[in-house]
Amino acid sequence: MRISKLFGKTQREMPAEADTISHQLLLRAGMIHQVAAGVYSYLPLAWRALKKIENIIREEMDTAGGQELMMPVLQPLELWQETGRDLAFGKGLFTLSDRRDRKLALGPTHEEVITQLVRYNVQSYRDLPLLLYQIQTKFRDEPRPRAGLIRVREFTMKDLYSFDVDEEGLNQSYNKMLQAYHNIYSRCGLPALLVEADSGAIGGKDSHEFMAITESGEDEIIYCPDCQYTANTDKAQSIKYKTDSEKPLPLEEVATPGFTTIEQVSDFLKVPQSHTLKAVFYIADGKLVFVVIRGDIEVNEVKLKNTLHCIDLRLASEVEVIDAGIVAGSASPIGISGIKIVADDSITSGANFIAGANKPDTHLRNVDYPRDFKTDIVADIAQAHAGEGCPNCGGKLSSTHGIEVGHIFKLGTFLSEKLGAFFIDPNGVSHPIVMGCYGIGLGRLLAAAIELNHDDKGIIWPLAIAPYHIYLCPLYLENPQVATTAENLFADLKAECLEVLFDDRQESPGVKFNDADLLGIPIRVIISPRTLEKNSVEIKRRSVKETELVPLEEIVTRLKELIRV
RNA sequence: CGGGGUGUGGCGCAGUUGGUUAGCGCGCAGCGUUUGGGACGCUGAGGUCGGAGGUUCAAGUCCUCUCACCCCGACCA
Repeated sequence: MRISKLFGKTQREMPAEADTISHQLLLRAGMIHQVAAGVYSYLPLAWRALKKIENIIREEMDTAGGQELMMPVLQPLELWQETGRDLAFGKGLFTLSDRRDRKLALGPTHEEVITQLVRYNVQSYRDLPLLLYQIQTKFRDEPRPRAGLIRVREFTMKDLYSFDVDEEGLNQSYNKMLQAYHNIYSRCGLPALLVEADSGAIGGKDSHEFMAITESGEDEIIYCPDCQYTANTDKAQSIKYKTDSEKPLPLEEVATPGFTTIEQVSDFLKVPQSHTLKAVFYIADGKLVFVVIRGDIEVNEVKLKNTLHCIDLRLASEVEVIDAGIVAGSASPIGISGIKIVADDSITSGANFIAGANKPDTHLRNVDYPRDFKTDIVADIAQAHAGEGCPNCGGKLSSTHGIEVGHIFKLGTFLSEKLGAFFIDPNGVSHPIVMGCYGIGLGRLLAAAIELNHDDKGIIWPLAIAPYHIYLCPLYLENPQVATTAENLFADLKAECLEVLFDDRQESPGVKFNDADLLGIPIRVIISPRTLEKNSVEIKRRSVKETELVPLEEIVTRLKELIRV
């Protein structure tokens, strides 16, 4: 490709809209263009890179035994209502009506459609296992699209769905995908960390995410440097600091005039926060929930949501709390009735806590669970933090950030049961098909690759996903010898089927070098009067500082070597 | 949805207490001089100042409404 003909221009100045590195570089390199919030056009260079990623993914899916198919974006909303996931996705689901006023959804994912498809094509255990996948545009009306290609509303996603006869089969499929995913990231030049994850609106049991580790990532990851434990903070557990075991004392009231927060009360009573009980109020699917947790620990809303099995969860407003007859600031689980009480398991150890008294300006001393109050549910609903104990080995947890570049789920049978996808086992008994699903966002993977592979000059494409391999860069093109050599070399390289971007512009060396760095093509080939004096050209790899001078007659061989590795 | 911010040629920005023909840099087109890390000169094209309404002799500038985009949070994966 000749740069003079290439659609897309580089920009010298930093785009004002972008403050994530991959977003800035993609815009400056003229590779993407924003159409609306979270909606982008891919220009030829970005599209080539995306297709490379797509092909790597396709090869790995095929190798793992996947069969590619294609399903529609446009899906009847009814299908989503059948599984109840229209509610789980909520406003994230793009919906529309056709001319007959039938409700449709733009698919945010395709479990419903494929389960229905499989239902019509699978009757027997002999038809299983199945690994089916598609690479498709999906739509999610994200509350807040951001960071360029990292969080968008329309995106290309590879989704593979596995169908097995039992858990054992699911585990095998899952492991095949784990391996395939590792291969994909490694081939894309993108180190990705496997972390335990929450399954969110997709639902299901076990779930793992693949994270590209970078401080600019929007997910927080808790990990243990001493063992393999790694989890998204949504899911992460930790060993909670244990309070000393004390002999329970009798309850007594204590005046706390004007003190309502845990911090104020613990300061005033000179008691550590870990000796207090905090009350937090949520509205879960419209109903007030009373959450009790130790004062020094925060509620993890994802865990709470999973514990409650609810779809919608938010903090209750002060008005809602007061309307329920609760004394805000001195709320107590003691003597409360008619409200669901959920406790973090942190309250089950220790004794003699400070808690609210359900009377203004008053708290209670020496509260003891379960002596003084009852709960409906006790579970781990605490936010884990770096510095706390690893649940696996007791080591000290650390944290970092990452971009979620893949997510895999053991779905189980809830979708197949709801949509009637059953099979007959060898004994003639009917069972729901056991499912899994495995997704990768291609555009996000591309952006993450840039986040992890760049310098202050521009992108440094990993060879496998670079839009082109070679940046052929003649200097002083008005010099006939340079021009002829460059044209001949371009023709030779094309004849060898090498992927070459030919900077045939009559620009100054500075402009060409800077564009070459910005575009990040892995191998730069310079032809100039200076190199031609030695009957050579200069090769410089984008990822290293050194250059090498290569005689003209060896250049093709040398480039092929560099591209093979 | 809550908070903050920005909308002025393709891009980045300036535009005072309202005052004539809306500027600058980059980029773009033409000509000439240059040339190993974003060269220089000359000439030129390119603008509904996000939109609507209002105040005023006069609005990019003031008022009201509205739209879009960005950031933080909520939410979502």
